[in-house]
Amino acid sequence: MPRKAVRLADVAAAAGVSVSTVSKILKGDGRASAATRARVLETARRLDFRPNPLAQSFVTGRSLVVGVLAENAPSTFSMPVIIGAQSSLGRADLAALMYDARNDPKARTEALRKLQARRVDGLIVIGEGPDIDYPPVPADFDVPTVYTYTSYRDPRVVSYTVDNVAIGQMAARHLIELGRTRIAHVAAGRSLRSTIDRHEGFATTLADAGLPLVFSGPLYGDWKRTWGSEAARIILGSGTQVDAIFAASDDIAVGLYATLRGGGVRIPDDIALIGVDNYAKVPGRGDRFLTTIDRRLPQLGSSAADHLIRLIGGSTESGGAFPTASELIVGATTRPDLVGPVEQEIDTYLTDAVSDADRG
Amino acid sequence: MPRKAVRLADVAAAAGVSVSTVSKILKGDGRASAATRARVLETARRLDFRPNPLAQSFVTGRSLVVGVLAENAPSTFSMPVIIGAQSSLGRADLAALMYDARNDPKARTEALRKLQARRVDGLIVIGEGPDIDYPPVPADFDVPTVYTYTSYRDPRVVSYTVDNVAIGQMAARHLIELGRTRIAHVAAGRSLRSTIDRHEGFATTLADAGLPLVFSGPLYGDWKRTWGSEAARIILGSGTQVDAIFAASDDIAVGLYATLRGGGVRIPDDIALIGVDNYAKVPGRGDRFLTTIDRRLPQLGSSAADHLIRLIGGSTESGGAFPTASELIVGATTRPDLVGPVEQEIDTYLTDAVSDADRG
DNA sequence: CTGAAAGCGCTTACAG
DNA sequence: CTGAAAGCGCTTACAG
Repeated sequence: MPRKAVRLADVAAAAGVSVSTVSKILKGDGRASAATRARVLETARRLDFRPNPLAQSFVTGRSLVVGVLAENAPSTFSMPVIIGAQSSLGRADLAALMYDARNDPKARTEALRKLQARRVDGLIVIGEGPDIDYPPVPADFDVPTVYTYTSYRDPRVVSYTVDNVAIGQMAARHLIELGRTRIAHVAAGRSLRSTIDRHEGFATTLADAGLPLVFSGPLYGDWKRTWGSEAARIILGSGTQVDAIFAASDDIAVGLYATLRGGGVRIPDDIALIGVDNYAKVPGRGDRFLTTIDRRLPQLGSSAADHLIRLIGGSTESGGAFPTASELIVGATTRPDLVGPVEQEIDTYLTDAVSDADRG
Repeated sequence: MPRKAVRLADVAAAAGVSVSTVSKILKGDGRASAATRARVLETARRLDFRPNPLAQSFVTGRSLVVGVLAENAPSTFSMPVIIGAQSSLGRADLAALMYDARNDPKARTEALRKLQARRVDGLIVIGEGPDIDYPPVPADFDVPTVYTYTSYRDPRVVSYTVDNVAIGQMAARHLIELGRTRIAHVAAGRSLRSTIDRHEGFATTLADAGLPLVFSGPLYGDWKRTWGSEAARIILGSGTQVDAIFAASDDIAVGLYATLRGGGVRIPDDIALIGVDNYAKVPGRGDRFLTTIDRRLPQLGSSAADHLIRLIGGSTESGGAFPTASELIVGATTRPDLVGPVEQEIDTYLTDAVSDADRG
């Protein structure tokens, strides 16, 4: 590699033309004779010219940096969203300046001030899912902004979120397709947005299939494995016949699994189980033994980033003109669900797995 | 916020001095009368002047962007390292331009070319742990570089890695302190660097305590839960008395747990178990029920980034002058282990947990 | 079709 | 102690 960076002026001198001519030709500006164009292009290639992005940013005002404002960066579910977003940004040669608000309003404000001063070209706000609220970015932060993994459903903002209604639907469809008819829903907190949405999709799909919801409603608890165990005892103790359970998390599903098995229930022969999170996904490890729904959080983040990249690119897309989710996600079961300029993605797929061979 | 950004020239005009005087005063350059200094500072504050970083980067040549070259960004163990690094970078107002090599040599080369062209101020290379090798960045990539979570032990590069010897020591000490005397090691692959290092620390600590290693060596397998189950059957079938097991991963530990329990063994009463990974760390979920060693991967990444930040800052530290690990990590059990300019961190802590209340 | 020139907003010798 | 001036490497009207 050349010790000293070659500049536009070097190319111009070598090609025997002016700097402005080289500049125009290199950025594809039409008006140039074929001969000049060829010579300049050839010279630039020969000298391995790479325009200095620092100079370009300075003159164009585009920093090639995007702000990433995370509410809680190191959390298990934020990380994949951030990594997904950043992978997309890298593909577009955009750097990410990340600040972690750590649920601190002052840190959030300070981060926005810094991002503004830094002249970021855009902003991605990454929340902590649909169940945790906090104020949106002030309107006077006048930079293209996309929210993801937040609780926002405001049609005035672009927001990519997990489609929890669809998760409920997928879970129901899966269990129905297995031929189950006595299906229960072991949910997390009763008032959580995610619980409400998932149950809406779940209950509607069951109703459409003419199936009852066992216990005529979800069993409400929390996200933990211990709640799964408790729910199993409730189900076993109720004497109610159940042949399938939709669990709100894989942890709950594991608790259900252990306690039901302890109670003599065969999984999935007697009771089929489906969870959410696809939590054990270390390659070559985990050897998943329960069916689960993956929220595809990296894809969520990358979809949000791709959208922002289009906005930065001067795209004027808005409202219903947004690309549908099925255009954004490859190789996944998707369902576009467009509400005004808010885009919800299903961002989920079923991971079917074998039943546990461990008869310990 | 002002519609139009205020420039150095605006401050100069308002304060009645020259642009160069403002520039010098604002960056703390000494020679200035107290009166001028006060007036300029006050004016800058009043106008809320923020220097245009695009202009600054252009003239100084410092891009305020750091390259992040990840070997496999979305993998479970890479993500926390990347997020940790990026949090540190953000604290230093440095953006991260991340490329994901996806184990593709050509992608790696291309990423380096782009980072070079982008004039990044530094580079962080994030690997896939000590067990996977690939070539280092070519020497002609003349930018401060720090490696982390890679297999490098080359004293010519700065490399932050998990200290697996220390992990073995911690596991042994923990089990010894519990009063256990018949201690086994259920390891992953025999030839893995991590296995070898952990066993070195483990066996040495046992020997120092005058304790034998049951089976006179590790039981070798893989990282999976199923291997844990198989190992449990081996242990139970051997008739050998065992009262504690060091498992190479939490997945293995879970397999051991399930199968030992199935065999009538009480955990931890009869056999104490310790794993590695602290895998179930979703806040409020997981309700961890096994003792584990956390590798503190976010701290690993942030330590690497902090080191790079110092290098970029023009620090001339090198060789033994590097700060020790205990200076870098707060609130953790650390052990500085300095080998030339290579710095290894222990980056681990014990998470003691209650035994499982789930008697399912 | 091509080039001279201004300008982006700073920093940094250099002169006074 | 302070300021005039050059310069960083591009882009972009504008003129020819």
